[in-house]
Amino acid sequence: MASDKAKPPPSAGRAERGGQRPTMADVARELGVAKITVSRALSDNTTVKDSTRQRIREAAERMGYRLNVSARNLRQQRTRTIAVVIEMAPSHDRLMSEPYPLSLLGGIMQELTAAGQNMVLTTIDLFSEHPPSTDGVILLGQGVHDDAAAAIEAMGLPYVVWGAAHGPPDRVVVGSDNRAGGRLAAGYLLGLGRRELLFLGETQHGEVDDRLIGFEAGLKGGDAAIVDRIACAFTAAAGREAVAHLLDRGRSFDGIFAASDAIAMGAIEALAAQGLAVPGDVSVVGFDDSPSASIFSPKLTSVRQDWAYGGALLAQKVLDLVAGQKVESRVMPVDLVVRES
Amino acid sequence: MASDKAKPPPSAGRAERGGQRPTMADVARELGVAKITVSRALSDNTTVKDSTRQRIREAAERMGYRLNVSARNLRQQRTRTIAVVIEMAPSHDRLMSEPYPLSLLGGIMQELTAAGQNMVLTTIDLFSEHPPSTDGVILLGQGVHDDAAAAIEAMGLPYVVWGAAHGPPDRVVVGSDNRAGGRLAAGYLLGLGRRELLFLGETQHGEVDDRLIGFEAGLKGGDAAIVDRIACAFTAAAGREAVAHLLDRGRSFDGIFAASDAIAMGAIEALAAQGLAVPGDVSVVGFDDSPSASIFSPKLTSVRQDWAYGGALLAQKVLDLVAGQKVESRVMPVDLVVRES
DNA sequence: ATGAAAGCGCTAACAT
DNA sequence: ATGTTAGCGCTTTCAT
Repeated sequence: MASDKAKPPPSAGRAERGGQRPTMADVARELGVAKITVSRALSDNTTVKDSTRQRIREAAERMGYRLNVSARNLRQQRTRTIAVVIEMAPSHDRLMSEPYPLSLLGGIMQELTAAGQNMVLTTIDLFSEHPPSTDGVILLGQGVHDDAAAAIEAMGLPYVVWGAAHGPPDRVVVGSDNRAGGRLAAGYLLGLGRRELLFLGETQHGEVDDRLIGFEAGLKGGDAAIVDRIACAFTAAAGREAVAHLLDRGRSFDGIFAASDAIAMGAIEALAAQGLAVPGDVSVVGFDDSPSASIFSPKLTSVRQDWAYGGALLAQKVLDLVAGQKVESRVMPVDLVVRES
Repeated sequence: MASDKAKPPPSAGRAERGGQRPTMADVARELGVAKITVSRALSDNTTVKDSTRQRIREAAERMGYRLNVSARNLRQQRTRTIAVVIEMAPSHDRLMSEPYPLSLLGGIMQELTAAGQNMVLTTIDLFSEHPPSTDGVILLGQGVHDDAAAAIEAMGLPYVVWGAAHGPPDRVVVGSDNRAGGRLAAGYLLGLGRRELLFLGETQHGEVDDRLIGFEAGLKGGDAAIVDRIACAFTAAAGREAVAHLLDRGRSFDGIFAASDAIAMGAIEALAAQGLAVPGDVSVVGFDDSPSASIFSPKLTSVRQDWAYGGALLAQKVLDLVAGQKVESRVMPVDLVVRES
């Protein structure tokens, strides 16, 4: 016999136990059935007589019954929830816009939703301090020096990472072929006859490092050289500042490979401010093919990666891990979108 | 890399009960204390002797103990989690980009994080079918004809809505002053001497309807008129199509008020395709002051709303509701950002 | 400062 | 087709 310790309700069928929400036990008592029957009736998946299911449904509705998800999660030892951990800057408007675009999140969400999984969006700090109840984790970016990945690893949950495969070999990583992207950028600038090249990006990020490595590899054997590598955040402001600073110091270059479109746009603005034209005087290649790349003037030439598909892969893989299956890392192809810059 | 717990050897003290994760009971047994003492030690908030706390911490760490959040949630009858329900189109790349920008989500997240609350991001369908365990709901957009709000209401959780205050008076709504935005657009176009105006937007959305109402009110008494109102989704493609269609039919107008910047950009592209210049032949006002508004060429004149602050308000209010406090709706001011269009 | 008992609301496992 | 029992892992309440 379960709970019979609550005071009898004042009156209304809805307010069973002193204003609390009714539980399955309340619904069961109301109808004189066992609460397991209520459970079965409300979750379809077992044999309950149709008329019984009908009565129970109706009573639950009338009494305002709602499933207690926490109780179910505890009992079933799973939550149908995946955490997506993002890096979030303190400032409001920088959330996720750099470096990981929305479409990555969109791909994840699409896939999780299709699998009936919920998604809790969180930061590393919050995740560590107030862990939500989740079955697995998708980490977007392993952070500078892998610190984020290490923090997640310590939680002991199945997880996958978006980024570069620079960590332990058994870690599941999904990411674009950033080296190939760098090579594409190099080939493009070489083909235009550019000779003095600039690289803009923070190579402490594994992905950016790979882009530079590929860029250097793609230049090998040609007669062009990288005249400068500037560590630079993923923002237009950082790109603008970096290029303005170089121009002030009299540095000359005729080609730029930027680690993001935002950086590229900032760079172009700084060039324009000094009377330098793109692509007349300098050619610029960005990365990501973000929506603004085709809106900007000049339209940006950029290395495109398939964010949405990447997100879908991340979701699939983490769910496979949760299900106890073996899962492998995956490098996705990129391509070059040639526009005006 | 967290030193010793990545690959737990089967034999190590970690695997208490047949490979399962250890529970508080396991840790307690290991030390010969009561599990409640473990609970207290790990959550600081009660009087536990420092040396005891030390021992327990150490043993928990060594055994790889992790709190079972579902169990805690069930016992405490709260989840420290708020659901954010968005409208998501089936297509990958449309997630949240329209009509609600990321900064709204950013503001929500900022505020929830500061309050130690997790955020589960979901769609109405998923939320209804697989309800996550949450204490409250933030609904972004009440949907056409209030259907989304109705669905959430039925869940019986505290909730707040971003949008227009067109529903029941006791519903808590946070939103921009869309009518004021419409009036600003009207005043701007009137001031430029525009006389034949076009409105682009789907007025089944309460917010868009308010924009049109304000627009009409702002034109009252002037000698300009709205020559057409076109229902139009929140996308550039829809704006382009709408305007192209009108031009094909020989419609003439010299001013456009679009319900979003994306629509405005599409409209301008359609105008340009027919040799019409902005702002030479037609003036255009957008809505949202989205990031691309200042990147687009011509730079878009647009009605700005403070998304981030709106998000923060939504979060505060839903948390207040969860805490049982009385909460009121809020209309936020907008302003006009005059640029080139 | 620590412990024993109880129970949050649900469902798996085993009857009937 | 329905019921009984047990227990998920934790924290509240009331002792000691």
